[in-house]
Amino acid sequence: MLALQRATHHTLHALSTALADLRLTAAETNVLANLAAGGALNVSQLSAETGTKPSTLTNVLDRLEDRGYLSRELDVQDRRSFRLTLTKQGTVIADRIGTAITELENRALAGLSPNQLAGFHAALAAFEKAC
Amino acid sequence: MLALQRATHHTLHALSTALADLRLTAAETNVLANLAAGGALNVSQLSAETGTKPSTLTNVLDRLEDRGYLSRELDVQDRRSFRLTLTKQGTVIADRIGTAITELENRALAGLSPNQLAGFHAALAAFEKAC
DNA sequence: TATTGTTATACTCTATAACTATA
DNA sequence: TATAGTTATAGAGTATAACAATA
Repeated sequence: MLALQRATHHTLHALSTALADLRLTAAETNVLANLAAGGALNVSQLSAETGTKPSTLTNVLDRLEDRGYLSRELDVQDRRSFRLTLTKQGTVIADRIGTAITELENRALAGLSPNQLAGFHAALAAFEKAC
Repeated sequence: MLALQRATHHTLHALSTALADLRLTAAETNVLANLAAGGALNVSQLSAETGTKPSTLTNVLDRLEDRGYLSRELDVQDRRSFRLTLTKQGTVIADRIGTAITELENRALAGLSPNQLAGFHAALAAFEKAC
């Protein structure tokens, strides 16, 4: 578990360095990456994906909305909630994030066998399931 | 990488729940766990282990010292730095943390084969090396 | 001169409780 | 009544730059 935390810390630093010109915090980057990967989520779903409380997300979403990267669109099915959708500009940024993540992953994991990778994914899934 | 972050979030929540009565933050827990695992480190070494800056650690170490869990002992070899050593009380707490971590790991990873576990460790090491 | 660690500062992350609007 | 999300609040995490003490 300590190694897991350490690896996460390191990847966040590396990602932040690779994307320094975007001037995004780790939480902002994480939100954009999750929206790019998961489509138009609402706040609850994003909260579950990122492991943070809705109230924590409010400020992050405010900043991303102010910068024109996403919009809160009232969900016509349930008018208590919003669909969080990336703007054109936000999609461009999110794509850069996705590319940077993929490059980091490829570079870091290049030397591993398919078997080792499968074990890695299985362990992550096991932690998510058990915790 | 998103899954890695998510797994870390989940494990931190689970650990915090298991140790709720200790009233420690994640950073405090992490410091105690690293000192228990690594012996008497100095601030620079702890900074490297935890992935945080020395200035970030100052407040965490202050709180842990105030609570009687660790002491800063002047390093006679290099009087600019401290050896961070757990007190008796701190060792007891750190042992509980270590036990809780081991239990969580055992529970989460119980279903995995030695091969899968090996792949997991290899991937973590690869991320630390590349990032 | 360089390094270790702290202090001062500013901003972000985080959660809880209270609240509004909707279901 | 219950749920989605925000607001208000308070505390903790985070880094940078300036600093003191030591190497």
